[in-house]
Amino acid sequence: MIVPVPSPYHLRRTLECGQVFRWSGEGTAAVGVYRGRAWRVQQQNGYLEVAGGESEDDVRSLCEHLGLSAPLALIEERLGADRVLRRVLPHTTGIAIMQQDLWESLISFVISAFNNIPKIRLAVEHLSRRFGERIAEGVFAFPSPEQLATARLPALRACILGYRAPYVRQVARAVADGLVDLDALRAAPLDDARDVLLGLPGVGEKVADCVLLFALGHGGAFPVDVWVQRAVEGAYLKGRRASPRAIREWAQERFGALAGYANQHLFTAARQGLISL
DNA sequence: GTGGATCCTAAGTT
DNA sequence: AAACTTAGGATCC
Repeated sequence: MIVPVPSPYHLRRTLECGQVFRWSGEGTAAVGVYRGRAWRVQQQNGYLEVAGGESEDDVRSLCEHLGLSAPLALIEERLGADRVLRRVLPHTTGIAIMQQDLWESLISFVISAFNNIPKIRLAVEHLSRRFGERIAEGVFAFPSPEQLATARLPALRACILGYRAPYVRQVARAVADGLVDLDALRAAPLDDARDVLLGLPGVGEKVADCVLLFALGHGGAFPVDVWVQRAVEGAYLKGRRASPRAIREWAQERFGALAGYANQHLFTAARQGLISL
């Protein structure tokens, strides 16, 4: 199926900037798993070639997931008013913030704490193979809350979760038992949703902000990891040190509803060495 | 040149 | 506020 892509959307940059863990490049295409379906997607000359899913609704939902409906041209034009982002954008343009499955992103970001991207991807893959439904040859859906709630700790640890295994199971139990209502979370304002997330084991401010931004559609969230912290200190604070919370508050004040987009560009730029840290 | 042992590095939450 | 985990890379026989 052919889907038009608004300029300057950039599929690979969107998938590789650390917001999602179940997509990988395969030649010029990308393959991934979303909502129990396996997908293959390729971008060329202003359109996206999509293979996978079973209905047009599936494809529509995938396009939402990939962040195709974000008004990127407008967003980047506004971000360009900032001197640092104006310099960085030529190298990072086209990154969209994706709309991820809430449950999967919650568990993925619990795993992400004190962890690096390749290992997070591996852990999520292990979890899916061990506890998820098989949806195609060698492809497994992300496991449900119930499937993780009843998992044994040693089996979870074997998915290289390490000390995070109990957190993953406790969060799964809280969701499976209805102690935490994911649908209510979707309807809640940012501050309320944030408080609920912060109450979960293994969820601190950075993880909560990732879930708010990538799964709950709160574009003004600003997750501060070491890269973003160093980028802001280096590019805006003349190298002065500041706490993650101070940086988040500063960024939300400065970038408002576009803080999440500013975050992604700064993160990518820092990792690519475009900002002197 | 090859391969195993051994260190080193990178990532937030409690 | 020290402790947690481990893949992957570097270095050394």
